[in-house]
Amino acid sequence: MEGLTINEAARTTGWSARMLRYVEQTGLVSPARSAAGYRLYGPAQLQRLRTLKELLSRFDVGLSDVAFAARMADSPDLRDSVQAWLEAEARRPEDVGAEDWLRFEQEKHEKLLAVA
Amino acid sequence: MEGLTINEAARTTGWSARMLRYVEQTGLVSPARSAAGYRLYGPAQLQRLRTLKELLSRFDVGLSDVAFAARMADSPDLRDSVQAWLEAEARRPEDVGAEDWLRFEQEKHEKLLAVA
DNA sequence: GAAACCTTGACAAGGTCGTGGTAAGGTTGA
DNA sequence: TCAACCTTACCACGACCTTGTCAAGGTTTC
Repeated sequence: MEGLTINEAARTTGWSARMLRYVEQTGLVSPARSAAGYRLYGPAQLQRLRTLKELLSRFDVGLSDVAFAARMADSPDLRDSVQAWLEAEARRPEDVGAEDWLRFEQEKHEKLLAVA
Repeated sequence: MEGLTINEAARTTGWSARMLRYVEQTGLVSPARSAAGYRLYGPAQLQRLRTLKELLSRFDVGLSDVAFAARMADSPDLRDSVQAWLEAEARRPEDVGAEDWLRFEQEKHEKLLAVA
């Protein structure tokens, strides 16, 4: 069997076996499977699990946050929409005048939603 | 009083007054305040509330997801770390050989965490 | 001054997140 | 074959998310 089984992987990564299954369920780290269905973690996965763990604790974010970031990363549609909404915040209405601002917002909005 | 009060804003945006207070609490849309402390929503905020509403329902994301995106947007440290973790997933170990891959991962990891 | 609004704070309740268990059953290896 | 492992499927629990409602009290406006 190529790779570590779930409890071995748990020991070397600091996650519990339970959480390894949960992490897989979120889609963030999915190990290969043996013929009988056993999870098999390779070196790359183990490293990803370790770095993931540090990422979470260093910034105090949740798995769901990283999962959302992943979702944005492979859905340009979602990523662009969120980014556009966020960027609109940066501009101040004073900079452009309320009317222009509103028109700008509305047009961008329509453009983005028109993709659907 | 310049701007709409909370129930007026609720009517024209489709949010409930309760949710408008909650949205403010997440930091995503913060209206100005009158001398007496009344929330006053201007045209820009009203538009942001409308687009936010559509963003959430179109992609079925939560306020907390957008709040996390906002957090990433103004913390380059967090954004880079998440992005780096996510990008590592794209590369396949096969492309570089397991050993190089592992070394690459570890170095990137150290580099990113060294910032702290 | 009274009706109609606003404020914050609390209680409530169903949903998801993060995590641990336990049970019933299949796999592996000496 | 038998111990030690693995699987999925559940129950449980506290914490947080999203919403609503209600109470106690200040503001605005006629």
